[in-house]
Amino acid sequence: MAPRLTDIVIGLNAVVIAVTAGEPRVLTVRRVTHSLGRATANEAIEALPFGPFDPAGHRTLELGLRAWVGEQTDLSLGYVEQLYTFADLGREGGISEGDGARVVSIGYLALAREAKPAGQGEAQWMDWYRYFPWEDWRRGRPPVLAEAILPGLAAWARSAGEAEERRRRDERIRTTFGEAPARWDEERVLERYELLYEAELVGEARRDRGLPPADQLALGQPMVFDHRRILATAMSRLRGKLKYRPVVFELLPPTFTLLRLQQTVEALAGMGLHKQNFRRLVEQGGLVEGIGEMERGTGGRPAEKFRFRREVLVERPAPGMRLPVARRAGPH
Amino acid sequence: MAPRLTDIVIGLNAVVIAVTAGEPRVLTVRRVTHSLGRATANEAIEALPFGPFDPAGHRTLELGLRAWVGEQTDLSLGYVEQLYTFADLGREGGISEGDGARVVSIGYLALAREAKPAGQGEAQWMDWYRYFPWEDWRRGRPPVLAEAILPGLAAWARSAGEAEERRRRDERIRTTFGEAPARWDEERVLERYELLYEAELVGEARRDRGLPPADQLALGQPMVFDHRRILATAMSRLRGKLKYRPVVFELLPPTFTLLRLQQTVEALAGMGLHKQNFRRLVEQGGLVEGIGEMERGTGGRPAEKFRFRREVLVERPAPGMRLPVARRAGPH
DNA sequence: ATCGTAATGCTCATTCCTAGCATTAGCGAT
DNA sequence: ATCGCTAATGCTAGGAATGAGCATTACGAT
Repeated sequence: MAPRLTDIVIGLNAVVIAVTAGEPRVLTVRRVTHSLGRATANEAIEALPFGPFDPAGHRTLELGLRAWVGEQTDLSLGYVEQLYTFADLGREGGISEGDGARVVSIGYLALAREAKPAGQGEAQWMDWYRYFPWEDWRRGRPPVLAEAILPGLAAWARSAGEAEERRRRDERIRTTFGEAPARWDEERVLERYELLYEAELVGEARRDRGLPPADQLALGQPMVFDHRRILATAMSRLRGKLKYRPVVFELLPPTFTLLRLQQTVEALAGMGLHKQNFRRLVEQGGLVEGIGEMERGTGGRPAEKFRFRREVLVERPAPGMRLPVARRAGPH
Repeated sequence: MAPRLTDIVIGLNAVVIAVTAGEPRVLTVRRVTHSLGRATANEAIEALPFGPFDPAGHRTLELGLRAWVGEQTDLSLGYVEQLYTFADLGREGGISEGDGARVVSIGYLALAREAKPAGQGEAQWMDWYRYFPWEDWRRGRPPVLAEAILPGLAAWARSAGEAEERRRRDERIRTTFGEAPARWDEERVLERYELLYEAELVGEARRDRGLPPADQLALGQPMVFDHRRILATAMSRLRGKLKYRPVVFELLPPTFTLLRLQQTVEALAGMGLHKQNFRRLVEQGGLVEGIGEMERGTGGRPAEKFRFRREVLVERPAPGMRLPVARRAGPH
């Protein structure tokens, strides 16, 4: 047996995003898994498309990922970007991967232009807010915050031993969930998920410790392994990137109306935007240019069709969508 | 032999940064390595502190990294952040790691408060512009750009077969190196390095292909493996993060003058900043607060000492240093 | 005292945003 | 045809944030 060559398995996980009908979707597959610590039989849980990196066959990590996704969802990826590499002991999600090999998982974000029914197998597009209901502020503050999350977190903070730790927890809750002096920062998806995990308010937390589910319902739909964490990482990254790189256009057809563009951004950012200001920002910012054509049947006055202006890449250092937030959940 | 458990070695690489005397430093160690494809004997090349991830002993990747750095440099890290995971075949730097195990390298960025002479072994703090001389615009545009880089890149672009490819290369050169309509974007350190690598203008490019060094001198000091690429990633990340997270303060003592703060930012960003505007931004932005004391012996009027205002973390969503660029290399 | 070097104060003209108001145009129903 | 609804587009008053400097103040050294 070779000396330092220990048992490491690298899992490549893809968060494939599309926006259809104004809703952000993530591509999932069903995985049959054994629920440890429970008497139940096998059950299917949602998972991201994933597969092991093959050190012999894959020339780069990204090529390995593309191969797996192609195989599991017959979708060929365009834009792909690496997210993060995790290897935390105890977050593998109650699956021992056979023989105790150490699992290192690398997450990727990929953007797809269309949410076609998605292939052969069990691949399925899911609304990403299914996993993070508290992240959708498009129609105002999600009720689950006041009803379950903040009370749950407050209890967790109170449960801390020393006063100093209680204070730290309180401050962390305020900053990540935008309470009091802090404001909601849509980019902190991962921080929020990690906090909920620590406070054992998401299903994975107890599962990973081998405990039975809590009596109160867990927040959002769980996923296998650490896949929900990876999805949270992807959402954070995408919401941030939106602002300084023209990534939205990877999710849109070559031509689109400004409303379609705005709805796509809103779907991703999880917040409503001021229509006129949004239009001014993208037009004056040189991100898009109108092509003469109009789109009828918009339900109102016909809208001009636009396309992405590639030239902006050379003109501006960080071309992205500023987010002119609409004060309240107001109509567009 | 276990089924899919192939030979993977994960290398943990640390880019440890400090700023001393207004210069950004990176912690390096010397590595004896065999230069493939050359008749020379072993020689010592600069490297980042690194070591393999131990799947049996390390609970998380980050803990593994901290262990290695502690061992090689007796420095204990504070702020640590993961950068990127690479596994490209052919970029391992002419070292076969014994028996053909696949090397996956994970880069980390760490910030240190002081550049003490750095420990026992061969650990040494190096000016990071030693590896990227073209990234330092503090005293104006680095001459190496006009003298070597742009001509070299232009030649590379011309050498492309089809016209279309030549056009693509030209555009890429313009955007990454800030030519013509594009402006220099200090964050694109990695993109610039990758471009130079492709154009074979850095030493690693030919070395990785087993070729002898080119006659014309290579740009910047090379490092082992893909370490210079990892350093470039770190610089990009740090230069970006500076603007939306108060990371500079991880590099400064608890109290400091505004000039010291500005010089630290300038050292990292590689550009001169407008003094009065910089002061206004950090003060009005609530990032710092004066403590009554003064520092004499500044060479001029005494300067007030400031400290980081932690409260800003709860007040603002993305507290960082805007960079009020100074038009020319002008004096502060 | 005089100079040189910094630290600080302030200004002014612009550019950017925020928050709306107002107008224009298809689509359907009456 | 006309009216009412829904969107798309135009525009603007005010306020806030920026970019570029000029001016003043305060040590240390000559």
